[in-house]
Parts: sequence; structure tokens; C-alpha cells
Amino acid sequence: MTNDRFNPHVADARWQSAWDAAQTFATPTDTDKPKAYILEMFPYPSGRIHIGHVRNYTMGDVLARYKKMTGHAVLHPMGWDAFGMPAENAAMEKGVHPGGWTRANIANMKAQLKRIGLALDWGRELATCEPQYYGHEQALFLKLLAAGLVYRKESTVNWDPVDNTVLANEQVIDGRGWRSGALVEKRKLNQWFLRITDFAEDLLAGVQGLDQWPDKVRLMQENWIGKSQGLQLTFNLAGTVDGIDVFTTRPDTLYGASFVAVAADHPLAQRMAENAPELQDFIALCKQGGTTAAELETAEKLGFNTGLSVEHPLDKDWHLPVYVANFVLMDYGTGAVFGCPAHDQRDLDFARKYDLPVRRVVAEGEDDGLTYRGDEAYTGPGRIVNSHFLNGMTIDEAKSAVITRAEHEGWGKGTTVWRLRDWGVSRQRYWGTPIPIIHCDSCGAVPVPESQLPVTLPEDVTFDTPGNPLDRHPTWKHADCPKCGKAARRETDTLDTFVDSSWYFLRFASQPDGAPNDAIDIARWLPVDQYIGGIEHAILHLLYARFWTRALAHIGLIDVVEPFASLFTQGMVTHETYSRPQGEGLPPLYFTPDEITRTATGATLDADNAPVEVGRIIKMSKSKKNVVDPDDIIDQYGVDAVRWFMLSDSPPERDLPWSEAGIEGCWRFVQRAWRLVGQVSGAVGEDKALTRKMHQTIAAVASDIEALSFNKAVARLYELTGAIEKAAPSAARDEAIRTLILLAAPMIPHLAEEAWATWGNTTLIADAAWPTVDESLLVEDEITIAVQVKGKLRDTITLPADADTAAMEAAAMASEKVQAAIGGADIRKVIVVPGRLVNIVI
RNA sequence: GCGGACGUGGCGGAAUGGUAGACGCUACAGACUUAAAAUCUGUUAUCAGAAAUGGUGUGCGGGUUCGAGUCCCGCCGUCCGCACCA
Repeated sequence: MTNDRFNPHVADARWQSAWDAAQTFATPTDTDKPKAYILEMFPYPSGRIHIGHVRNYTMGDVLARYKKMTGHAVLHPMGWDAFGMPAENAAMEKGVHPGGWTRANIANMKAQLKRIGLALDWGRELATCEPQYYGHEQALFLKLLAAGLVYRKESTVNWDPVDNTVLANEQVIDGRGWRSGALVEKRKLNQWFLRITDFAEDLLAGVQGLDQWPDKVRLMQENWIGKSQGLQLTFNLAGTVDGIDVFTTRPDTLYGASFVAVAADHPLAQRMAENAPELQDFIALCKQGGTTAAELETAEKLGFNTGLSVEHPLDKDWHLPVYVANFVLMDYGTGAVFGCPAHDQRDLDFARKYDLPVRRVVAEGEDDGLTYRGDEAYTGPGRIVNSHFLNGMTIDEAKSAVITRAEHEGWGKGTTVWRLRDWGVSRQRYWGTPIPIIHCDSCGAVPVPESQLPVTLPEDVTFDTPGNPLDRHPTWKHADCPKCGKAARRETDTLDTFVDSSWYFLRFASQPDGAPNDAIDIARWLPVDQYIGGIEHAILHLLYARFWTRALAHIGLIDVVEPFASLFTQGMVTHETYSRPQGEGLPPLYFTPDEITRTATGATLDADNAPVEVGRIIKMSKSKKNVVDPDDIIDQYGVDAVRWFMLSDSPPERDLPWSEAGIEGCWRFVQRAWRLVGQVSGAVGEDKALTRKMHQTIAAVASDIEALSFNKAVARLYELTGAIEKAAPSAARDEAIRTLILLAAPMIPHLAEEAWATWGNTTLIADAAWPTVDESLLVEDEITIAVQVKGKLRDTITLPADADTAAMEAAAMASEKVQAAIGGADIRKVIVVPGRLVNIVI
């Protein structure tokens, strides 16, 4: 090979075809090699791959290729999270069919992914919008239904009266639909729910074992599940048989109670409001409040005194007033609280406003009286005071004492309350998995028999009017009841797309035709050894997937409960913004990177050569126009340079700032490596220093890749490259060049294959083995140690690696610089760290 | 408000409690070239100095230690998550 430049435009396609033809990355199924299941979160087929995908998939790809080279059976699949609203929006805006739009996007994006040269087993590709996938999902749904893990109940949804559709909470902005701008109504609909709360305890406990997940994600999962232990008790309404149920985590403070408050939506408040216009007004006022952090922070605690009173459960003659209050939430606990102002800030604010008693019941050290003064509630530790039989107990002792008594006397019960709600999965949408249910007037909700699955989506639908096209379809929803045979209605709701992504990793591992999965294959491949994706899925997707896996294990379909052994959340790709102000009240005008020329100090717009403002480095977004299209840069530099850039510089969990200079540097490295490929000379002779460096690099790059510290692995490869460049021709140098290419092969696989072939190999480097390390060469035979005087570096000296502490000390004392620093002072102590340093203390 | 992460050159970032700034980018100087590109060599924390060298230096203030970017305490700042959660 005499070309002195590497030409990716030829090499990239050549090797991608070669891998395809040889089925290099097909998952080996008949082998006893250790398994490695590497998975990146599958993309939504929006139309184009963006640079964030490239970063995500490159990381997984390096790991997958490395695992293959180190003798693992690798499962590294790819698919499409293909149901969802954007397809329906496109249908409404452009008049295209969601299916056609989605499938065309998949074709485009698959071609883009192929250009990245990913080591994927395309034989296992799946798209959630195809009946071959969602039909099995319907079967799983019915199995969970049969097992009692699915139920139907009426619940309140956000209803957009213009678009005739249900909106997710995230789609309601300031009380209006995000698309229509219409005021959103609360509407009650019958919906399907999954009993995720049955698994709350187990999902929470399981978080403890996820020691290869980021702490941040584990914490977010714990907070989302939100376990609170306490007492549910009833306050009897004075003079009636009715009561108000209240949940508290602080039963120990029951003697500090000074009021009971219920939510505006509480049945009691609603009932009383029927005959009390002022209360109606107050309830309306409560609903106006904003929900942003700042608003809640400053929102005044407001209450409406109902005039009712309740009996204190520990003293029937002690009556407490009942308020309707704006800070009590109907959807947490029982929708009612008792207020203990001395030991809860919110209650204290409320009590001060409405001039209610503030009774101290916890004191640390000296009890300075019954009435609590000050504006900050005391929530710290201490002993119980002013509380009759509880006096002197610790908080924890008092909690159990009150719970025990409540249970004994029958007015309360120790309870655990969860923040986690059951998972509502009904969506009034077309482009999703049809819920396989038929509603019969006589038999109720009847499952579609398994033999009739999949229930496929009709293709002949229109989007010219708002609402769910399945509802309007002339024939689809008419079905006979599977039980009694009478004419009945097919369920027209579809499943939340989070259901689709809750088991795709199982289907990748095992895809029989007649069943969702095969338990033996699941046992072989699961859990996923390394899952890589964005932090935005830290809560919902990961929690639902953990739940779904447990649910399937619960009904005996599979034998694994935690789907992802190790999770990595990668950072975003960011870019500078370029803009010009447009004057008062107008947003700035943004420019794309290819419209400007970057200079050392700023940037100018090519169109008029005048400067533009260089803004902050932020996440790439269409609105800020700071985007780089992967296809464009691959066209320009070839994919290896782009992959190299994705791995260089920034640690993978942090954001990666894209820059023109950065990709140029990577392009230079690709060419540097290629020049070395041409320098394998057939020379003879040793080069001990270079061989040592080579073995150190093999070991370091391996451990860096396993730790996903790709930026460090890249730095090691740069070092080895530099060392080779400086070395004179020798057999050792030739070997170092070959090793360099093997080590870099997972990162820049096209160049590596080209080099491999250039050297006369007829195999693929993708199938080659990772170089072995000569452990004996990892240690140097000469070392440089630091000599400090009173902890300050004064000299460095070179010694044989096996120098003992006495030799080190002697060599340190012999240094003129060290003697000058000691300056004749008395030596109090000498610290010698073998192989490291000598510290002389004076 | 609660919880978490982070803070190191012009920039991205290295650094099991043991020589701070590896590696890359940028910039500058030089070589090659008619010239440019490409490539190569060198310099690139800061202050003083011609240099040798010396002082300072990992957000700020304390502490532990022979020795702290790293551990502990208290601040400041940035980013992220959650939230009237009873």
C-alpha cells in the first residue's frame, strides 16, 4: 500500500459491506463463551439520526467490539421505538399516514446508522409498530390481566376539548393544551392500569442492589417510589358518626395538633360547598394557584374554616377546627392532614396566619414551655414533652407507642404510603398498540382470545378531524363478544408507548414466532450487561422496565427480575450558538454553524462578513440552530474521525462540546495512524522502551474501555502513537504499530480493517483477538522518585526500580538541591515511600 | 425548601493521600515549499529573572497529615433532579 492518505470515502463502505457479507456481528448462539449483552436505548424514528445518537451508539459499539475481541459472545442489537405522537402530528400536518411516515423514517435512519459502522446484529432488528412485536405485547398484557396485575378504573385525565384528546401532564402548559391552546378540562374516563404499586416495596429494595448504576439515578428512583411510613387515623367529626381519615409520618406529635385540614377536592369540602357559595369561591381560588417552584415557594397558606370540629383521638373532649386548605393535596395520602405547627413549617405558617395554638411536643434539652415561639418549626431530634403518656420518649419510641395504641383502640393503623401511583396505560390515540379487549354490554370487558391476536391497527384511517381515528373507523371497532357472541365494541384506546419500551430488551434476546420470549434464551442473555442512554430516562422508562420484568417473572414467564445490571448515562453533545439581536422584544436571530466562520476571537456571518455574537455552549437544538448533522461531517471527514471525536476529550458522562477544531484534530490523528501503518518496515532489532510502553498501553486501554473511560483510552493511544513516531525502525516498532491498530480497532474500525488487509491478513480485524499483556513489562526498571524537604518538591532523582529505602534515602541526601534546601538544619524525620518519594522533615 | 453532582491553564480535561496540569485543542515561533495546504520541530499556569533558578498556584476560609486537587468542617458559585408528599 503506497497511498499516503487514508481515504474513508472508499474504506468506510468497503468494510461495512464486508462485515455485512461475513455476518461478523451476528449473535453467536451455539458457544460456551461468556456472554456480553451491550445495549443502547433504542431511538424514536423521528426522521434523522442526530449527533447525540452517534455519541451514544459509538460508546456501546466500542464496548461491543472490545468484548468480541476479548472472547465474549456479544449480543448488540438495534431497533425502533416506533409508536408515538410525532407520527400522528405529522399525519395531521402533512397528510401522511403515521405508518408510512414512521417506516420511511426507519429506512432513512437505518441507512444513517449503517454509515457509522456499528457492530450491530441487524438480524434481530425490531420495530415496536409492527404486529410481530406488538402482538406479543398484547399477549403479555392479557397474561398480566389474567394474573390480576391489570385493572380498569375511572380516573381523571387532562382533556383537550379542541383536539378531542387526552393530554399528558407535560403537554399542559399553564392550563392550556400545548398544540390547541384550548383550556384543558378534567374529564373522567375508564382507563386501564398496571399494578406497579404491588411491586413498590420490591422495586425500592432492588435499587439497593444496583451497584453499577449511577447514584443519581438510584436516588431519583427511590424518590419517585417515595415510601413514607406512618399512621393512618380517623378524627371523628364532633357530634356525628362521620370522620376524617388522615395520614401522618409524625404520630409522635399528635398532642401538638391544632387543626385538621382537607384538600379542596376532598369529598367533605365538595359536599359542604354545595350549600356554601363562599366555600365554592375558595375552592375555585385554590385551583388557580400555579405549580412552579417559585410560585409554590411564595404562595400563601390559605384556609377556609368550615366551622366543623373533630375530636382528638386521645382526648374526646379536645376539639380541633376543620379547614379546607390550599396546601393539602387530594392525590397524596388521604387528602387530609392534621396540623402540628410547632414541628412542621407549613403548619406553622398556617397557624400564625389563622392564630391557632402552637404547642411544643418535642424538645431537645430543656423544655422551655408549652407554647412554641419563633417562626421556624423544630423538626430535629429530641424527647417528647407535653404529651401525657408519651412524655420522655424518643421520637421513634413515641411513634410506635401511638401506633400501638391506635391499633389497640381501633382509631388508626400503622400504614405505608407510596408516592408511586399505579401506571395508567390507556391512551386515546391511533398510533400505538391496540389494547386487546372487547367491551360487551352483557359480559363487560372481555379479553381478545389468544388465537385472534394480534389485534392489528387498521391502515385506512384519516386525520382530517381531531380525535382518535379508531373511534371514527367505520368497521374496526365492531367485534363480536368472544364470550357470548353478541355484537360488541372493540377497545379503541392504545397502550402508552412506555409499555413498548418496557420489554424490547427481552425480545432482542429471544424472539420466537409463537411467543414473546423463550425463558431459556432470556436466562442466557439477561440481564443486559451494559445499558447506555440518556439521563432523561432515569425515572419512567427504567422504572417501568424494572416493573415489567418483575411482573413477567412473577407470572413465571422469565427468571430474571432486574433487567439492567449496569447502567451508564452519557452526556449530551453541545455546541456554541451564533446570534444577532433583533431589537426590542424580539428573540435573537440564530445562525447555523455552517453559515458562519469561526475566528480566534469571535465569529462572522459568511453572508455579510460582519460579526455575530458567540453564545454559550448548550445542548444542540433546532431552535438555537447550533446543530451539526452527522451525515455532513461523515461526508467531510469519514466516520472514523467522527467516532474518535465522540470518544475524545470529555469524559463520557459529561457534555461534549462539538467544535470544528476538535474534529479537525481527530482527522489529523486518523491520518497520523495511517502513516504509521505504511511504516511497517520488516526491520529487525529490539526496542525495549517502546515494547514496554506498548504493553503498558494494552493494559491501560483495556481497563479504560471496561470502565467506559474512553477519553483516557484515547489519551493512551495518543501517547503510544507519539512514542512510535519517535522510535527508530525495529521489529519492536513494527509490532507496536500492529498493536496500536488492534487497540484502536474498536474505535476506528474502518481504518483498522484497511490496515489489517494492507498487512496481508485475509481475516477481519473485527474477529481478531485483543493483544495479550506481558505483565513483567508493566513495571519500569528505572524509576524517577521525588525528593521533598518539608513536603516541598526540591529534586527528582532516577534510581533502579528495586532500590531499597536506605538507597533511596542515601540518594536523596546526596542531592545538592536537597542539601541547599535543608541548609544545615536538624533532620527530624525522613519518610520514604518505596518507588515514590523521599520526604525530609526538618 | 429538600436531595445530588461539580468547581484544576486561553479551552476540553489527566492525576490509588505522594513530582499538579498527562493527552487533545487553541495560540505563537521555526523547518519544508516559489507560495499555500498538508506535515514536522519547539514553546504555551502565573510572577520575578538574560539564564540557572526561585516564589505563587487546583473557587474562598479553616482543619487533619511528614505530605491535600484528593480527606474533614464552614462558606461562595454553577448545573441537575424532586417538591405545599402530610
